[in-house]
Amino acid sequence: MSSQPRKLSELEGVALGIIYNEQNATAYFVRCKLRAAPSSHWRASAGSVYPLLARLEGEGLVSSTADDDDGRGRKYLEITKKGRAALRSWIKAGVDPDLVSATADPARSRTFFLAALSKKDRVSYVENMLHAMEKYLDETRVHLAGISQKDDLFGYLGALGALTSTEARLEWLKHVQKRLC
Amino acid sequence: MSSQPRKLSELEGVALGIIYNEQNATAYFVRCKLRAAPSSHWRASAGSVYPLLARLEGEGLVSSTADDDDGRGRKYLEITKKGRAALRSWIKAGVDPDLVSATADPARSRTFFLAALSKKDRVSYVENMLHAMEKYLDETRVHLAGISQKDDLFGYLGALGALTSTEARLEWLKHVQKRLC
DNA sequence: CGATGCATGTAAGCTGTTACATGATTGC
DNA sequence: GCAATCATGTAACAGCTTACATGCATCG
Repeated sequence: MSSQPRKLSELEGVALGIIYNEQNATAYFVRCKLRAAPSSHWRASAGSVYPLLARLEGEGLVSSTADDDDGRGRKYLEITKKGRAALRSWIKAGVDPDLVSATADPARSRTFFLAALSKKDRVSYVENMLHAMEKYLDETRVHLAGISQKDDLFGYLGALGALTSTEARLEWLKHVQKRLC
Repeated sequence: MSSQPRKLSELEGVALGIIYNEQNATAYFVRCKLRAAPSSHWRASAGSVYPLLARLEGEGLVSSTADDDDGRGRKYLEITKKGRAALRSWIKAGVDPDLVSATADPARSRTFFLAALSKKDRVSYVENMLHAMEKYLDETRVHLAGISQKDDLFGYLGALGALTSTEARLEWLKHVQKRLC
């Protein structure tokens, strides 16, 4: 009976996963990766990432080696055996009903209250939203095009998920637009 | 030059919208509505909703009338003119690029790190996820069927957005499943 | 040689959560 | 009459944010 490891938060899980995917990542690298990810809602601020990684290291999920010759004081992170086990648990815990249903969408939330806007404002709100989404969609497509299906299948599939999800939102919003007339 | 009202948080905006949609709602009603909404990731705990509504009332966005005859101490909430203006600003602020891109999906996040699982575990993880999503999809369909397109167009459109978004996620996950073989 | 980017970290605050506490009402 | 639900609220804490602080490296 090994004692169950603590449940990781979403950000912790993703950070650990990034360290798993990239050997010898630095904390800074993890931050950039988090921010660059398509449709990530995280700011991945220094104030969250550094304490988080220190915590993971304190719990033995990550080990770090400092390069003394490096003036910038870079520390290279590596996932430990215990860390890999924690990552696997975190992935499997995603099937929890709470997490399956949880896709908060600010555009959708606002739709419920469109009655509060004048007809004119409603129409231009939806138009603006469509433009913003289309722009974001383009970025997502560019991002996806840069990933090799052979070399990084899971990275590709994840990015593909972001794309299809955004496409679906766009189609839905176009339907909303039609209904406003 | 009217002084700009404070930016509302997502939960504040939705709560205010619920009070807008339903005249004479109680705080308890707002909580239930928040929890019942399809694909809402909010727990809408007492610890968040009551202080939040008190704050909105303190700022004059909501007014309340207590029924003295009511033993339960119910307080009926109503949106004020100032509140309606704040609601409109909140809706329009949704076009912000940050909010357009922000659709966090725990299922998608985990996909990036599926390499950490054994082949067998990968397959059963995706299968479990598919089952959980299909179950959730059924619930969403039932929910949508109970809304009248005539009487509550925006409620219908919002719920439809939740449905189509979930359907897209499901299709994507089926694609992931195919790619695992 | 100055701006930008790399790299680490801390302090304070916001927004939400869980867990608790209290009491009235309704349905069986 | 007792359980479940209605209804309000508080205290403590979790998790992430913004804003700040520091210093090295690289490029034009």
